Amino acid sequence: MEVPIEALGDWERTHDCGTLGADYIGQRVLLMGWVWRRRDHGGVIFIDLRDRYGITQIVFNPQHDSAALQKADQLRSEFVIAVEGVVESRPEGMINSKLPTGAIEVNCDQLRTLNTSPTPPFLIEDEIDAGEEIRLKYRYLDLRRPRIQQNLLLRHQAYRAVRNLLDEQKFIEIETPILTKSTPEGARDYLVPSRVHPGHFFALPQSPQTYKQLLMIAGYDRYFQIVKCFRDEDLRADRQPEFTQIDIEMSFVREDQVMDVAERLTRSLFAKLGKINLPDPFPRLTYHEAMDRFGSDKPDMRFALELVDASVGARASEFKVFRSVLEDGGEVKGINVKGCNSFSRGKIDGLIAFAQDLGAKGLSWIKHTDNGLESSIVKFFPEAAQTLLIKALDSEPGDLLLFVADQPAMVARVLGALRLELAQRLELIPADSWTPLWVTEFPLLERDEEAGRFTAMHHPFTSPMEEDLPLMDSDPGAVRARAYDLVLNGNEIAGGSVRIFQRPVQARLFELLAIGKEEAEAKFGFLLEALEYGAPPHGGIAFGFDRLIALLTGEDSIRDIIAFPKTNKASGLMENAPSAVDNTQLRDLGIRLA
RNA sequence: GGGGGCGUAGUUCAGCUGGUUAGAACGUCGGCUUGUCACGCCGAAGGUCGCGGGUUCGAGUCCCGUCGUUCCCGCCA
Repeated sequence: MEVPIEALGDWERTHDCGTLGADYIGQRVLLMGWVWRRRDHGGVIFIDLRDRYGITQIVFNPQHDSAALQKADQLRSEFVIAVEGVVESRPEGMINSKLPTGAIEVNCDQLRTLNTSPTPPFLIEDEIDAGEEIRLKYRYLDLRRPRIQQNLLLRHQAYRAVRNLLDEQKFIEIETPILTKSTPEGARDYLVPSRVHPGHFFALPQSPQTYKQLLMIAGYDRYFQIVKCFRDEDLRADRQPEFTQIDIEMSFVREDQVMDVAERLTRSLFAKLGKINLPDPFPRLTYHEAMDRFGSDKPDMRFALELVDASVGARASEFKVFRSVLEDGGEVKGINVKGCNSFSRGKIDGLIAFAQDLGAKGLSWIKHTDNGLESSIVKFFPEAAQTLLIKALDSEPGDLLLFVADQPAMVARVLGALRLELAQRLELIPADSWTPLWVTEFPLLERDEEAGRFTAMHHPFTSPMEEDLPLMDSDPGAVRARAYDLVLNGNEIAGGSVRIFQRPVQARLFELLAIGKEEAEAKFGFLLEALEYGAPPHGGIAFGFDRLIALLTGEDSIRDIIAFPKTNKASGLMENAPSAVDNTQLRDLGIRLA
């Protein structure tokens, strides 16, 4: 039977579903919300009424109003209703301590059914067991879940806090274009065809990088923006095609001042929104040291399990695998997995497979027992070599030693990943531990072996370190950049740099990047020209806002802190985007599909 | 671009070495129920086993392809 829908009329909500308590007993109230759960006891019906503030129990009691009770019989999950009634204390022993409003209930005498709902495809509750596919298709239902609503509330509070904090420090928020110009380096661009200029395209910004530099040249010496950025690359749990940055740029500063602003912002956000006290100051590590000790440029510092150079011990051995790698300019490094010499053969084989999947040729292992070192390769290690290994890895009986021999990049890659994997398996990561870290002195350039040229590791506007300027000609790969990343628990949450503000330096860098004069002029001519007109020294940083919120809410996926996220293949399951368009639209744009 | 997981009732899943009637829980519907709050009790309905092809006497199960989703590598200045 169709349930009739009633008009709202002149009814006005007096309270929300999260605030009523013992103080309100005796008051007449009018609540509106969604039917969360209905419990029918024949004579009496309970409704849990839900809005984004909470849940309030509504009672329909024949002694109070039998007409309302009859109507309540028709209510189903997710119907929208308005109820008027009296706040009453619950009978003796019926208080629900799990609900903030659990001391009271609203005894209803007036009920309006404002809208009905089909049975929802999944239950609207926090401990949801529905898959992501169905949740994303019915995102508006998923968004009704209190947990997601709390996430978005925290996100809102973060926007506010960021704006307030930066405003207090004289930063001003300025919007930059979303329809902008395609750039040659970096991620793949999302393109937008121009109708007025057939065959020409806008790009959606990967970041407002050039605009914020131009704002510095324009004299807005402290800029920020909470801004959408777009990158057409493959996705991950912490990567969406459109994502939000807190973008910051400052003039007349060195890296220290930018880092100070970023640190204070981060500390303040975590204190305010997460009740988490971060250290002051954040520790720093150079890129070189991070790679050397942790095999990563964003090391998780919540646990040790450091990488150790075992080359001396390897060199003293007769183990050909190690020796030939060393002769080829490679290295041998190991990690000491404390107290794990009881790992089964199968477990170790699993680690070897893990290493090989990452590209390692192999993974050597040695068990340190009470009888000394044991493994199939120990026979190649004379006692002196064994002593060197034990000393290098600070090994003692009970330990398991793992080694990778390869070129430094591969050693870092494999042992860095193995370090994280082992920490997870051995549960070495303490809960509620928050360890931020600055990584500094990144290389300016990265060798792209396929293309046979250098690319900018950060971006092509990053300033080289002054003392490395002479290397620009002799050894470009060794030039360090004035770039810095902020890492928290192994997540890169912000990255920035001091920029080039002198045209000749910028032109030289474009040269190194094999961006020809003509191309540089076509792509970045406006910036190069602007640099000539009194560009101040400047630098900045950008936070990955979504990752920040995910950390603060404890969500593993940034999809749970974005209202309408895309899937791994960058589609919107609810609105079914992207989709085909009319031929007339294409014709207007001068586009013919292949 | 590559690798792994998943796809069976509205939802989450089970379904063994291929075997004839594909199950459970939750949800839904009906009945009962005046103090529940994940209410309870009784009963019922509900299936294109993602899609296409193949192997087979026989396929949810095996094989190939494809689509979707997810995790990872590459990629993401």
